[in-house]
Amino acid sequence: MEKCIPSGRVQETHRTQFPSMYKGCLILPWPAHVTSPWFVRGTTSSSSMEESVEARAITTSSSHSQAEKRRRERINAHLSTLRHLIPSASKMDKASLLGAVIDHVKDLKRKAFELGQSLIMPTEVDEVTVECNENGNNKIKNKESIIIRVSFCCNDRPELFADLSQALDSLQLRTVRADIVTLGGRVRNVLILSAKDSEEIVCLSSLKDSLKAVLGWVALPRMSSPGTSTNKKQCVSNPFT
Amino acid sequence: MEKCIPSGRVQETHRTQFPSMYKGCLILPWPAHVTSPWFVRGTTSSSSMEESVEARAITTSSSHSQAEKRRRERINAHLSTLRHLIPSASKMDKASLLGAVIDHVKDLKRKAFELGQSLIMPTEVDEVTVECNENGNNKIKNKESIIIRVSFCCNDRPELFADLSQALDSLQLRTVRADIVTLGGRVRNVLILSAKDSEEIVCLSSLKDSLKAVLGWVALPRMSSPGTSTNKKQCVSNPFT
DNA sequence: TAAAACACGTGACTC
DNA sequence: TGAGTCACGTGTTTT
Repeated sequence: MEKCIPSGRVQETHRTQFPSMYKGCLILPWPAHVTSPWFVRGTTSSSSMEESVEARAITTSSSHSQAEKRRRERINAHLSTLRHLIPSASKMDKASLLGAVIDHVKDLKRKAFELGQSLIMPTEVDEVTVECNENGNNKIKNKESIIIRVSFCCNDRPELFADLSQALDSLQLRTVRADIVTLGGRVRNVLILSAKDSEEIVCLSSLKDSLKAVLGWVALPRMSSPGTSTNKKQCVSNPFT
Repeated sequence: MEKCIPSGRVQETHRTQFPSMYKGCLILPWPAHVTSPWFVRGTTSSSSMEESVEARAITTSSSHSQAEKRRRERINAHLSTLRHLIPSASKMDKASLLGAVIDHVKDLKRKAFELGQSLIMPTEVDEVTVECNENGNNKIKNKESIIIRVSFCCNDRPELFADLSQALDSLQLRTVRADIVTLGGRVRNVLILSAKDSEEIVCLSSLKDSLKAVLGWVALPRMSSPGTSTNKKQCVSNPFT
């Protein structure tokens, strides 16, 4: 039975690092890397070598637990930073905090993507697209207005925006937002246009077609129209008149 | 000695949930909430009450460890989601992953703020601001160009952009980006302008002042200048000439 | 009481 | 080897 109760230094040093589960426990286990404990292994000779083995095991275990403690502190510090970074994530448990972080990252990604779509850079390809809110690509601001999203990419030129302004006037379209990016002689323009939902508009698709044609003349004047911007305006078949 | 080797059900059930540290260990500890183990506590009477106490301790411990396991799995699932959400954060340890998440959130927040600034809505307050990259508010695109950020808010009017275009021409400034939002007769315009970093620019602050003055004339024509846009252009003190 | 959340020390594994 | 990370079961505290 005395073999089961190692007393003195060994027990005390071990107890400081063993879980408190062993409080009041008469029988203490020994580290697994020591195949057999010193007090049952051999003779009564408590040689210094065996003591050093034990001491090394103690220091190894201690440094191990300290390293693990540092690791935990590093992770928790980052979690604390995130807790401070995410709005209203204070007093959340770890799992909920991480869930909030995931939602936040997804939300920011979505916003960045939406903004990035309208901030698209000009390319070398001439392009004109017209989308109405019926297409599901644009949100309906209110029930009394038609929102049209226009995007075109073309060569930059001095009269471009004057011509564009005249063309939109001729269609009685109002520019709610304009996003213009120029790069190396090319220009990308994304417009959000609004039109009064008056009864004069018989068919939205005809307005759309007219707008597309006008934008083609403005963006690609040499290819689609030989006239000047003044001529272009006169050529527009305005569905409002 | 046989007291030290509890065999049968107790040992087996415990071994499945005890750390592998106890592999090959002849002596098994027992749960701390049992003040003294059943096999050393009293007489040889293995009463059903004592067994039920032990059984309850076992089930409690088991449910505890299972709950903790579920908690770990919840946290790790979120970490895995984040690992998949953050670009190139695969094969990172937990702490580094959380660090990357922090950087990503900060980066997205900054971008959203920058974009939000340029997407600001028009207000009722007339305003003109001019910032150069020396102020630290704009990034220097390359060493040979000067980037200027301009923001103004004013009443909308038909000739606004024609006047603006002339004014920027007079200062030999090129519009790299334009963000225009109109709302209820008011307009907010954020421009990113570039100027060749030629030796003709003696002082950047004088260009800045000129730009601010010109924008004042364009945005607030009645208050700051009685002339037309043509007059305005002639009034500009062009630092390039 | 009971369940949830957290910190802890440890064994296993990798580089 | 040694230093590092991870999952695990446990003790403690809080709700």
